[in-house]
Amino acid sequence: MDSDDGNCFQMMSDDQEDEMGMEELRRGPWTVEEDLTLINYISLHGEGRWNSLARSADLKRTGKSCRLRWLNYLRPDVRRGNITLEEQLLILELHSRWGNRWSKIAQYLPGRTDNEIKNYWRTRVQKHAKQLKCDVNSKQFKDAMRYLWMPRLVERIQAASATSGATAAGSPGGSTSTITTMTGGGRAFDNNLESIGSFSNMVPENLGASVSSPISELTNYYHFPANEASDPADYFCSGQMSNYQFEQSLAGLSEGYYSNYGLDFQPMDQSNNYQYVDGGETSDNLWNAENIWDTNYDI
DNA sequence: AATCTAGTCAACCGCAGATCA
DNA sequence: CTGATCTGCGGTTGACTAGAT
Repeated sequence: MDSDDGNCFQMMSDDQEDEMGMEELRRGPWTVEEDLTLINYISLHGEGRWNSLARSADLKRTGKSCRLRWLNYLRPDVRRGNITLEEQLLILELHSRWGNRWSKIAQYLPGRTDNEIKNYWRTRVQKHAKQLKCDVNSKQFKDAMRYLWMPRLVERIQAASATSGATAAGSPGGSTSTITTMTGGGRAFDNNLESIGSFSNMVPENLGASVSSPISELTNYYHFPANEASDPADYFCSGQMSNYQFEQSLAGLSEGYYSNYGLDFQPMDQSNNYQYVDGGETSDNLWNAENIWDTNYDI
């Protein structure tokens, strides 16, 4: 970091002045020296009590700033690198359930911080809502996410799993696409998922005892029939599925899987059931977004 | 080569709830 | 009980970078 120290000393907000007094505090990017100071102090004294920690460690930072730096960057179990397909799927799933509860969502993605997930959502997901000209919180967008993007993600996860199937034997859930991306201090994603109690509690009995992870169950659920069009958009649009079948499919999604998992997804209402297949303006906007189905498309 | 634009992400801000004195 | 302080959360900002023009 070559940040100008002069620029890093700024007036604090009332909140910060209350916390730290009127002495000058550093802001902006952390230097290597500051990082080392914080790491060393925490290794000796542990984390918590951030304001007194900042003072005791002689860091001219607010307690908040120290906490944030530690939790989002310096913590040894922070995992860096691209969000994997499985993680993307889990984020979409959990966000549909909990909304912008980033810290809660982050609890289910070991090594990922709420900040990272929030950034992912804002930069990737909201971008595509914008492209589709719909609000990210609209039912239209949520349905597109749930019935189009998530199945697509599952396909890609399964494809990745198939290409490395030999080495995947015995891997929980058969999801192996994370393996190559999880280096450094990263822990095995699937194994972590297995340790998540609340998720295992959600696993319905009728899915059998072989269930190993929520991801594998998600992928199993979203899997489209092999003899149908490989692309879920094609599947719905190709005419191979009648409006009635489509309606039943969506009803099945709402009443089957999600109710089994104790999730509170609402079934689509009658008027919306057909919006993706009736050739209307809305469906054009959604289906014609070709890049969404590009194999390299990463939401 | 210079400039513009969009994407990414670390860091800050304000607020609310929890905890402490 | 009450006010002060601390902690954690979600929203937002701005620096930096890569790609496009």
